[in-house]
Amino acid sequence: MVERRQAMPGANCIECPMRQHNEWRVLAGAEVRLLAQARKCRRYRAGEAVFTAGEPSHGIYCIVDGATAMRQIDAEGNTVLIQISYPGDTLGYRGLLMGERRRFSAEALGPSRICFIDQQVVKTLMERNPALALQFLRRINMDLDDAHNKLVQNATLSNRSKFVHLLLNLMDRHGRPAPDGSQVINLPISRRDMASMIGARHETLSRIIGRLEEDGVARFSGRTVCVNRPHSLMEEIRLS
Amino acid sequence: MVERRQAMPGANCIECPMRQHNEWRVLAGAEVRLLAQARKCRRYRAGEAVFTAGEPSHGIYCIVDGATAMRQIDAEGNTVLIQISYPGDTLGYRGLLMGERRRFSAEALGPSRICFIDQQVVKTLMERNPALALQFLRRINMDLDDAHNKLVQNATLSNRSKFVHLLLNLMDRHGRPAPDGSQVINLPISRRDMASMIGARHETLSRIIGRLEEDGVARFSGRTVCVNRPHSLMEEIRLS
DNA sequence: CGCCAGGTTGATTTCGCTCAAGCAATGTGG
DNA sequence: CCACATTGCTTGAGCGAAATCAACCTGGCG
Repeated sequence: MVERRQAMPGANCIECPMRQHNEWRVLAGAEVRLLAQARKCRRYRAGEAVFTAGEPSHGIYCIVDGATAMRQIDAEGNTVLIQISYPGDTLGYRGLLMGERRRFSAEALGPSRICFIDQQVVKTLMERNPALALQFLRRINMDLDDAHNKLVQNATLSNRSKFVHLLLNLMDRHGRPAPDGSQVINLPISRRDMASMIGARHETLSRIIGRLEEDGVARFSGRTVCVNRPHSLMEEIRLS
Repeated sequence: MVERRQAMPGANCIECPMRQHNEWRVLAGAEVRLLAQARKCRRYRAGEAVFTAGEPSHGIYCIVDGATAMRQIDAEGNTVLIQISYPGDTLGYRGLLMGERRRFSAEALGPSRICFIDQQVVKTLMERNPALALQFLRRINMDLDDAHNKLVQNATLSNRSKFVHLLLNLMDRHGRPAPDGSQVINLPISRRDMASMIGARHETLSRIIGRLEEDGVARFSGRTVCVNRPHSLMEEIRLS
């Protein structure tokens, strides 16, 4: 059997299936080749740090496989999970564009493969192709939208509603439909982290989960959730 | 006496004292002249809308005099005040850069003069001077930082702490030092709006204010606040 | 004058935090 | 293999903070 170079993710950018869905999609052939040869791909163990708050920004990261969490630690040591990123997402573009130090920490949520692209390479690419800068601008803009939406949510919704929102978001990414119409979710993060995402204590989240089970909307067991009637969750949001 | 054109704010951009402090500072002579002749300045009455959520973006605004509030209204009709902008600040650059509809509403907080710059002019300027786009990128980046910081605040601080933070911010802009070392603030917004900014009901804010007065930190009367010991406010934040 | 928006105040209930104990799964060193 | 600590999660009791509902006050303003 002839061995052929497959479009194995992470092998190189040219055949990377994620590239069409992220900022790199505006790059032309030669530019992609430059990117492909400059990028360094490595594996991360679950929980391993990709970068940490305060350190200088040397470049940006591009997730090939797995997932990462961005978190910030405030003065009192509370750690707040800001967002989860998935294959195709780029990380750390903010520090890069502004020449600042890292504002957050990022860590692998499970075994992951993540490429690193040096600052200089990105700068070169952006000079050759101005559309790339615009892509990152668009990206930051979307992040800002997300943040503003969360601000409004925090101001108006109850903890339960916020958690239901979070659960629906996680369902989008991690849910598999079961034959009976329910959804099975494999949670990528701990309950503490979920609690921090909705701005509540973990004990409170535990009780919220208890109430959701009482109401028969979902069953929780470790990191697997079974949402019996996904529709009723959406209902709940609509009228809250 | 010879009448001479003074550097009256709003008369034209070339002599506008704010220009050195906002995104336009990277423009060169000819570019500023283009900006100056293209911009349209008009007065707004207190409470008048500059633009409203959902309408298409035709250009950006630049505050000459006065102040504006950006607010978002969610599904249930709750209105949340996102941020206050001051002379020199630009408004509506997000919709412009992304070609989207307005996500928020903006309104004048008091009698204001605000310039309008058409989409086409901004685009022309950004093509002639790429540094301008970078300025807006920097600006969005700062906004994102603010939003993230607020998110962390919301997750960890009490309503009282959040209000003290807000009060200190307002003091920076609207405070005048009194001879006895206290600060007198002329609040630009209603208590309802302040309540929405910290994610609390207006009754709750009323009570918080009551407690602050009991504690002797400040005296509130209508829209004027007298902060007796500004230092003790900062203390309160540090240890909360 | 009545009306109204913005603000205060009170009574009551709900919600969420704190502190504390207990439990299950996992790892570790002897 | 067991004793032991550790980590993540759950549960309960008590308490304080904040939401809700409602009354009332106040200063414009037609």
